Order: sequence, then structure tokens, then C-alpha cells
Amino acid sequence: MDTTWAPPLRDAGLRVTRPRLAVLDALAAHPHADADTLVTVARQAHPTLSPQAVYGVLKALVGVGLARRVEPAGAPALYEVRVGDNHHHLVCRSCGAVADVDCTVGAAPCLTPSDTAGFVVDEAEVVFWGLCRECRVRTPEGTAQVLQHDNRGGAHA
Amino acid sequence: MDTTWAPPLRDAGLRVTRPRLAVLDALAAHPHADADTLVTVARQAHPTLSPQAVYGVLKALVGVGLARRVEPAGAPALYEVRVGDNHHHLVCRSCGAVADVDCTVGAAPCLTPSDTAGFVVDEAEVVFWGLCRECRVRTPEGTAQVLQHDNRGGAHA
DNA sequence: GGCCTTCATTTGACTCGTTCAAGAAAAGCG
DNA sequence: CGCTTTTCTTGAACGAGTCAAATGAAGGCC
Repeated sequence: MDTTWAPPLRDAGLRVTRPRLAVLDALAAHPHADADTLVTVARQAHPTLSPQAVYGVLKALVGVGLARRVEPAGAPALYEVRVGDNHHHLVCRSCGAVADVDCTVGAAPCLTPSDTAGFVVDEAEVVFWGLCRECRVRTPEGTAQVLQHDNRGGAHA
Repeated sequence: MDTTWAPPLRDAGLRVTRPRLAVLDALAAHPHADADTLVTVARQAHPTLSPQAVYGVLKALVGVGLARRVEPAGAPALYEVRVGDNHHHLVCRSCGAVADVDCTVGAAPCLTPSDTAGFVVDEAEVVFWGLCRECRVRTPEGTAQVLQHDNRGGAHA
């Protein structure tokens, strides 16, 4: 599996190191993992790996475009290896689960705001908030409201 | 000015206090301010106001729907009083400036992802990343890349 | 293959934004 | 005007992520 990642790393001008391979494998196995999870997973391949090393590796990978960083409001940052296409994300308010949504590129009206206020836009980031199937089953009616955006105008204790 | 905010606060079941009025005024004057800015501004009306008080007030306001919290990746959270409509934001990668974008509600194809992977979506959050006019003038060609998302992999229109 | 330069990782401390907790003060009802 | 409840103050704590110095590994060159 190591050889799979070596060429992309070299092409990006990065050295091929054990920590980087371990993190990349961990990323491939966990498509939307936070730094902490990646430390845990990558340690199976490289037990002495430190959290800071993972942060460093991730920063390098994101810097050269081999990984992407996603930061849903109110949750630690997530990383994914799927790059090159601009897809978006579904985030569960209750458990934080993340799923990919393919962007309907081409005919994507949402990506060109009507009035750009003088900005030159180069990317549109879309986050869909909701409840995943499991959480919908577990919480009969909108009971759990864990992750951010819990502004319902309801009663207050 | 105080009387302007009192009714909404009461309607929401919140008491009308000096810190809350000060923060609301500060919010109205600075449409996309972070907590720190709000502390500074609100102190003009209420000099003894503490940062924690502002955090508390903001939490209460967001809780009842009088304010909205926005968290652009890589920057401290911003707050705004414009609620009730689902508008989106333009964020400048270089200076962090934020501008509102009216959402083409009604016919908003971006709000219904093709495959929801079992999620029930109740909100779509869109962030447009780019450069504001000032930063474009100041930095000839894509020089500055300060705020997150410096993955020059495959940005897409 | 071994040496050397350079880049990467380790280790540890530290910053920033934010939250938590206990007591004091103010709001609003009767 | 006094009482109850909410809210503010004060001070400490927390998690995620970053920074810096020193050790260690990667890979080009001979």
C-alpha cells in the first residue's frame, strides 16, 4: 500500500516518510476523520506517531493539494483525500456524521451569487445540515440538537 | 435606541438588560463582527462589560433566534442580527471581510442535493470564498492566501 | 553502498477562542 | 418596595491547533 502514495508525494515535492504514508492510509480508510481519529488510526501502522506529527503531515498534505480540510461549524476540522473535484458535504447535527454530496457541476446556479459585492469568487462551499438516518431513528422527533445551529425559536426553560 | 430592542427581547422571553442592548447595538453597527470586536464596540455604551458577558449575551441571542452565528473556516465566529431569511456569505481569503449574498430562495437548486444519503436536510449553508475588491487591488496576482483553503488543487468555478 | 545536506518529526510549551462555575447584581412580578 | 429568578461578573479551565528547538530520517551525490 505504501507504493500507492509514494508517487503523488514525490510529484508534490514531498518526501516519502512513514508518518505520511500512515496518515494517508488512515485518511483513505476514514474519509472524514478529524485529527484525533487520524492519530489513533495511523498509530496502528506507526505506533510512536505523535499528534503534532499528524498536524504537520496534514498541513503539508493540504498545502500541496493532496488532502482537503473541511471545518463544519462547531466541530473539529475534518480531512479528506478526495480532491480535484468540488463536492460538498452533508453534516448530521446530532452525531456529526459527514457524507459526500456530488456537486452538480456545470449547471450549478448556486455557485454564482447574484451580487458579488466586488468580490472575485473562486470557490463555493456548501454544507447541508440535517439528521442522518441513524439519528432520525434514535430521536423520535427533533429531540437532539447537538451541533451548532440550535436556534429554534422555541420555549426556554 | 434602547427601546428598539426591548420588544424583541421580551417577545423572546429574555430580560431587557444593559449588556444585551449594548451588544445588540454593536451588532447592528457591525453586521459581521466577531466576539472580540463586539466587546470593544459594546464597551462604548457599557464600559464595564466583560468578554464573558458578551459571549453569554450572544449565546442567549442565538438561542432565541435574535442573532445568527457564522463560522467561516479558519476564523473566529461572526455574529449578525439579520435573521429570518436564509442568506449566504462572501468571505475574503485575504482580509476576512464578509459580505451578505441574498439567496435566490424559492428556486434554489443548491438547497436540494441530488443524493442525500439518508439524511434529512433542513438547511443549506453556502460560503463563497474569494478576494474582496481592496485585497484584489493590493495584491496584484493571487499573492495573498491567508485564510484557509489554500489548497490550489482543483478549485472550481 | 556510505556520506552529507536538507527536510521531517519529536518533544514540550504555548496561544487563541470559547466555555464552565460560583457568587453578586439587576430585572420584573406581585 | 421586597422577593424570586434571571443575568452579569470574576476567575479559572478547556480543547484544538500552533510554534520553536533539537533529534532523526530521506534521498542526492560520489
